[in-house]
Amino acid sequence: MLLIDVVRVSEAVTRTSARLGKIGHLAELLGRVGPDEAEIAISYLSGELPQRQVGVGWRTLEDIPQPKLAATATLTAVDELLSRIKAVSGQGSQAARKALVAELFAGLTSQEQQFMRRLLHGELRQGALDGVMIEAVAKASGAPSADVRRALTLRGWLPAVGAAALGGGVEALRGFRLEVGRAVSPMLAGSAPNVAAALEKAGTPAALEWKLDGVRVQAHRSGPSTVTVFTRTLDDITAQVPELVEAVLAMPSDDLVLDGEVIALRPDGRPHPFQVTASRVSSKTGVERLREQTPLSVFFFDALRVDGVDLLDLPYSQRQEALAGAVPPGLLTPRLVTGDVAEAEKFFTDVVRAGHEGLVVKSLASPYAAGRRGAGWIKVKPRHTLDLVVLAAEWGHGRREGKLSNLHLGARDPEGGFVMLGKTFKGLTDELLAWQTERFLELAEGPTDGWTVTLRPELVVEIAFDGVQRSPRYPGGMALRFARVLRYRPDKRVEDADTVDTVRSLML
DNA sequence: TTCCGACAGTGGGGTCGCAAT
DNA sequence: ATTGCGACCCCACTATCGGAA
Repeated sequence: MLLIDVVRVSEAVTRTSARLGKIGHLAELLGRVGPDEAEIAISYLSGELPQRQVGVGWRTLEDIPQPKLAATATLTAVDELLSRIKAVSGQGSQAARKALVAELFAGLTSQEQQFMRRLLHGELRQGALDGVMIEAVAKASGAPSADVRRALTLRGWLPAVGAAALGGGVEALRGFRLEVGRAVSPMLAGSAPNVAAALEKAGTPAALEWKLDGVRVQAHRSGPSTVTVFTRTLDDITAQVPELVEAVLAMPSDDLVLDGEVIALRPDGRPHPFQVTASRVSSKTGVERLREQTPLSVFFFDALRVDGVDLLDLPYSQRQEALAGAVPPGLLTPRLVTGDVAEAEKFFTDVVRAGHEGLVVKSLASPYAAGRRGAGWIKVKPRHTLDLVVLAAEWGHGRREGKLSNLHLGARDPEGGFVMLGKTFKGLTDELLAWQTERFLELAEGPTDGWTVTLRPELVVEIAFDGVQRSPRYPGGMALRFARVLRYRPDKRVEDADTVDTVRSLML
């Protein structure tokens, strides 16, 4: 199959707003792709590369050759070239990589170049990713989408699942099994504004678990000496977390798949800032030395397999029993089962006081299902707010093209002026975007690089955020975590905005 | 007919590893 | 030694579609 066939379908999907229409276009193509190219087609049309990452980003794509006039590139040829690019990126010079990227793009028409550029950026923007592709695979193969979804949970990679479905239908999908050592797609959580709302969603009684601000881990043990650890995106981090490996090897069962969180704790048991945990987990060199300074702890909250028995389809309450039987009590995430709102709220207050992020409220009945945020797990975190001043704004992309979107936020400096604390684009409705674009252009003043519009600091905006973290980037040495707009405060003057001193006091 | 669950899009701060400067 | 890039940790929120109620 030619790349241009895939590109044309992608363009049709982009033009179609109805989801069923998108699914129709995708399924039509899946119906005519050969078995040897099915994985590539599914991968491209769900916005990812079979190679996952190839070491090519926006900078590398700034300078690419003139396009060809005739579309002759096959999927197989393009895929093969991308694999070579990845191989060179793994161990080789920039020049060699650049030459291969040039070779790839020189073989494409301008239409194909545009598609490949977006695909490499990870910004296909056709309104269809895994969720829509699952339905398309179901439609093209005749298998129920629940079977596609189920196989994806177990296999963790949709192109392989899709290719199997196209070749062998529902029987092939049901052949997928949990395999120790191969990552399972993790179950994700939705969110609720408070404990009472979360309980209502989950149904009572529900389990409340401490939400630790660390890194999600899936630990697989097969046999007496083999442990593999995966992240949420299914990357293998076994070598970076020896403490976890040792903890799992010390367990009596040698056939396990566990879900949990690693976190760096201080000697007094309170958590380090997230940055410390993230640094430890992503450091590959000097791990033995680092673990002495900053040891990692692990807390498990789910079991997908214990002693060779798959547990994914069991209700959460039964998986908990299996977990408690397999894992030492000290490695279990603190939890409370209750239907009482007051008791739940006290538990929430306790966990926040202990320095942790909040709670995850879980339905006792829900099976382990990948993706599907909000199905059975709901997170609750406390929310801070500040009144800050808009210092500048940046033009948006995609559906925000032509709108001033991303705000630069500043706190008032009592000495005079403002200190920037970060940016946000979250929480804005279309109406607010339109309003602020107009208003900002009135306030525009001073230098602009064509991208960022500097404003007279006159507008106060109420910002919600999760916490203040140390920042190597911003002048005050601090930045807001997960900042989002709640509302503008036309009733407040700039002199009423919060000061850097207030923000600094929140960092402790 | 209205409601609501699921999805995609739009970007945020921080850190590491690696190659080039 | 420093800088820039790519990848990946953590992530919140709104608009939209289409099935459920």
